[in-house]
Amino acid sequence: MADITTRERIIAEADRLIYENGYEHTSFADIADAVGISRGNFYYHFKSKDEILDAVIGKRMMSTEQMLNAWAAQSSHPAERIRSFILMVVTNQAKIMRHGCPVGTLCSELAKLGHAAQPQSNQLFSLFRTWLHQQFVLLGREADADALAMHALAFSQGVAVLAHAFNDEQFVAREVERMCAWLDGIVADAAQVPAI
Amino acid sequence: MADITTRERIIAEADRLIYENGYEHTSFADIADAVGISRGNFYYHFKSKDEILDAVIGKRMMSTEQMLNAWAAQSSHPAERIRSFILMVVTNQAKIMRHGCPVGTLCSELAKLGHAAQPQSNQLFSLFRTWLHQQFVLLGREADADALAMHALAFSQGVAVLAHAFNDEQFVAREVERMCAWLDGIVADAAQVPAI
DNA sequence: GTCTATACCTGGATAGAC
DNA sequence: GTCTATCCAGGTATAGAC
Repeated sequence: MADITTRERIIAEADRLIYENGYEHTSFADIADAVGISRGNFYYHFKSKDEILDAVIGKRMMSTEQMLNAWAAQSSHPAERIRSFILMVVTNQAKIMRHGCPVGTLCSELAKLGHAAQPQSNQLFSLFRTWLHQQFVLLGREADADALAMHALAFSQGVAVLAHAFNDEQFVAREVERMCAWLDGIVADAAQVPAI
Repeated sequence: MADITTRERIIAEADRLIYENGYEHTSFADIADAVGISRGNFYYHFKSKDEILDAVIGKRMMSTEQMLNAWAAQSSHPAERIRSFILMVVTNQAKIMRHGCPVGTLCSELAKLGHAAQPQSNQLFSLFRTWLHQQFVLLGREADADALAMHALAFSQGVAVLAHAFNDEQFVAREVERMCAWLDGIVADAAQVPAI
């Protein structure tokens, strides 16, 4: 009811702080201060730190699905949809250079912590993986659609880690160009298949 | 003199624990227990947690330089040396799948923490970057040697992040094969240049 | 050089008043 | 629903005996 607002504000601030500073490095006090509530009030909405993490991952799952659906709606051409994914590292360049990829850095941190929510955070990767898989199938690459999807994911993660470390805009631009050329090659192959 | 042993054992255990569990998640107690000394004794060797981190990064810098020198010594062909780098994700596959890339995960974590040692950890990346740069120059690619070096680094980081998240051996093998083919293409280009 | 003991702080979590 | 007060565990760091 009325408390949805506060709960959602907590999730939004926790989402931001976890992205910017890491999960372990984000304390209840940090989140409470950001929202503007007391530490005690916090526990009315979330009983533990793990519960906030679950809520944040859930929110990210929702927004990721919305983004993927929007990409699919914007274009009926699977190659254009995949290009939207590739261009994401440019679209979010400023944030990536500051804080890395929100998915990659969270998964890496939770893995190091041996955190129970690790499989859930990996689901964020899987969301992209299966979506990319579908697009490559539509391009006529049923046989290796998953391998191509993983390659595209690896591209995004490699670029994100190094952009984060070196703060190099031109590097990102070069890698995106290279990746788009790779995609063009796959589209050209797909166009030839019916002719064989 | 005699205390070198204890100091080095501390660094070695800290190195391992920071890699396995992350810097922030590794406490003095963890390291002291692993070494088999008391917490108090710890401070005889290192005055702060930052000092251990510096020592660990220093040790990693040394061992990385030794590895790069060994690769250069093993083969006089720059393409073979670069191949040694590409194959590193297979050589260290088991550890990477468990804990990710030691360089990438440390740099990402220190960046999130806003830690003062961030530039030093990035130097680990730079060590690979400049070494790869040199090898590509030897292949006759002075013009874009750094771009190629960064591409090779991005490959290794992308593979490491996803191998860590998904624990997929075949994915690593596929990406390594793809990367070796890419390298072969560069070598073939280099062979053609004198003929033009 | 190594130990025990301890001071001090931060962070997660709870109790109970309003 | 929100607050203050408080407890407790764990982590950094120091003091001082051996």
